[in-house]
Amino acid sequence: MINITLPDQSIRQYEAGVTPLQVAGDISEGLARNVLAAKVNGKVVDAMRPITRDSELQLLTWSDTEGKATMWHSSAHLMAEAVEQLYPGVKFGIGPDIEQGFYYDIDFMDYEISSDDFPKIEKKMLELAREKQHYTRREVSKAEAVDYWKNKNDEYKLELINDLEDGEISFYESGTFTDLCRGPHLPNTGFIKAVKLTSLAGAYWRGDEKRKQLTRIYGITFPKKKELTEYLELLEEAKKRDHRKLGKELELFAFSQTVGAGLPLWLPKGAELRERLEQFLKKVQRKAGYKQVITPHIGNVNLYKTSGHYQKYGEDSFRPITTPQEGEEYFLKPMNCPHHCEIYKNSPHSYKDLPMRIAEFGTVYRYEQSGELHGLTRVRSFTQDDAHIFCTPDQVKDEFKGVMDIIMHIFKALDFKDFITQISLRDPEKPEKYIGDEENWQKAEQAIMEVAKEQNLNTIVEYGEAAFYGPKMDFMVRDALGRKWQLGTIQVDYNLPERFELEYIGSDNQKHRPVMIHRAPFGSMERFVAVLIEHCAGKFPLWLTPEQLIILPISEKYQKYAEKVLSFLENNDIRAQIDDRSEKTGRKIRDAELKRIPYMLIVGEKEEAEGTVSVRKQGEGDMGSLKLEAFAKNIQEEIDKMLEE
RNA sequence: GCCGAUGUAGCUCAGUUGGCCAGAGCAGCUGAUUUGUAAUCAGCUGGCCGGGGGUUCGAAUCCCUCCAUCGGCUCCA
Repeated sequence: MINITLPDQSIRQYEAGVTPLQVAGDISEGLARNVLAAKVNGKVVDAMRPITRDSELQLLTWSDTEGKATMWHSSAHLMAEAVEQLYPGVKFGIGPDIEQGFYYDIDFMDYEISSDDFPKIEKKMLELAREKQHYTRREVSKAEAVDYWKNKNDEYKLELINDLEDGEISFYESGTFTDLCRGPHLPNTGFIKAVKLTSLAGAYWRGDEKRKQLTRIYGITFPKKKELTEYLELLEEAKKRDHRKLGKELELFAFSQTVGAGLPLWLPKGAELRERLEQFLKKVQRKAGYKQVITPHIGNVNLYKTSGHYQKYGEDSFRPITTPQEGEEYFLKPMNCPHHCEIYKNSPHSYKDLPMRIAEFGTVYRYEQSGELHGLTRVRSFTQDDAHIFCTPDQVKDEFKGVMDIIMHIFKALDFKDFITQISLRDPEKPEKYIGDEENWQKAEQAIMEVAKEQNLNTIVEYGEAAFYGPKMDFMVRDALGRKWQLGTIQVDYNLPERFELEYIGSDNQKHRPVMIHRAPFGSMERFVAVLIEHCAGKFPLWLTPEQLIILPISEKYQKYAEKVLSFLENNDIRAQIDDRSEKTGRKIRDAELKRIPYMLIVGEKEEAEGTVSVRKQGEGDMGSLKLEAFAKNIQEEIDKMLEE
């Protein structure tokens, strides 16, 4: 007999070899019907896998992340089975579950395939699902595994097997499909009740663009039809928040084929909003001891040879600009740091001057491959809220902390709560990818880790994600569709000071190398505004929004009073307009609601007589009437509260 | 750059198997209306059907090519 401990700490006794599914059946029949997989001593396994010793058991259902993952992983197999039956002879790469569903990379050989074929595959999948095919696990020897896939002529699976050890190889069979797979899987395909193939894409084998491109089919499945419908509705909702759609609707920015792909045009309202963000940050930075600088948009090729960027990226940049007579080469600046290094070099520095913090809203130009452009989040011309801090090695930690404070302040003012903090360190296996010496790298990496720990931030550490000149800490947020984008960044750099031979005189009257910290709390104005739009669904915080309120006179009889209200508000630094069209009030309200103007002030006979305004809040409706002065005061207080430190 | 999809008025979309001067709603303009918490009415303007090339008596519809956009892959100083 063995003891099975359930999550509520209750203990049940069974014969050795009992399966999680049997335990579930003992608890309730309904539970047994919903068990997708099980966690035994912390490891996710098949619900049919026998338990042989005393164990802690957690039954996994659709409401568990691992339950969903198991469902989707099994769905990948189901799709592969359907595809193999419809397209005999295709070869399979990998087919994992992902955050939302699953995919399978398939070499379709000579078959032509497009998303038009999805309905056919989906139908086949549902057909096979209804057969309630069992997922059967089988341990195989390496020789047997190699044999099987050689027979099938599948070089991809053979390559995967090659990296595995004999004795740790297992097959999963379901229906006519056999896959090299660690598992776990559903008890049978019957759990899959709704199927949607979502997209088709090329994906390089093992992520290597030099290797063959396989066809990746993405899909998602559900245990109930209704859940699929809900998922699709949710997707539709998310699309409504898309910054590309809202940017157009709210007249914030635009693109023109004639100007060029990835070159955003900021429209008046967008420019105003961006300007306000910039002023906000400038003010914070002024308090934190930053000085603003301005540098040109191009730089001599020698600048980038000195910085090292030329050798690393010269070929992948916009082509150089040359002067007509002398043939000198200039590059559009892809970053601001080299220019700022030259500013540092403009005068000698004492340790007493440090840290020196110089900031610039610097517009940079980077050649991004055409397929990578994406709304405002990935563009070829963008403005970084850049600054560089030159300091002594002892000051690194404090400066790093100071930058973190700024970033946290900004996130608070804009109500960003769900962000991910990522620390990017070297790939220890590829030291040739980085410039700079070992000792400096270690120092930098350590400083970042320590500050993150002291700030009590929840961080993830990624090896191999560091910039080539130094380790960094990035702040990422998700867009409406769940894609991750990097916003703020702090990067320690021991390399550029070396390359530019930056110096300061220490208290010992000797020359020393300063440390450089690159930082951009927003990251870029373009990407930040994009993510901000999606986070607030176009309803910007009151302090930031281009039009804070609109005055709606009931008829032109009240135009004069409306103008009086307007000038009063303008005198109180409130951004307002009058809708003086000869439209009905209902129409004016509707238009203002759609433009997401936070407040509507309706003025008519009663308001004029009493010196009040009838207040309507966007999305919330009628708030009753208020004395004009009282309303203005309320607005001011609301804004102050958002910006307090 | 690669794989797949898409591209019709400022915006959202119709345009049947290639066939009469390419349609609608919204926006815009003109006029009427003077309006009380999410769409007042009428008229008008507006399109080289993404660009170029081809097939055809005839192309928005078919083919080629380029460009842009969308979803991925790779990339992201």
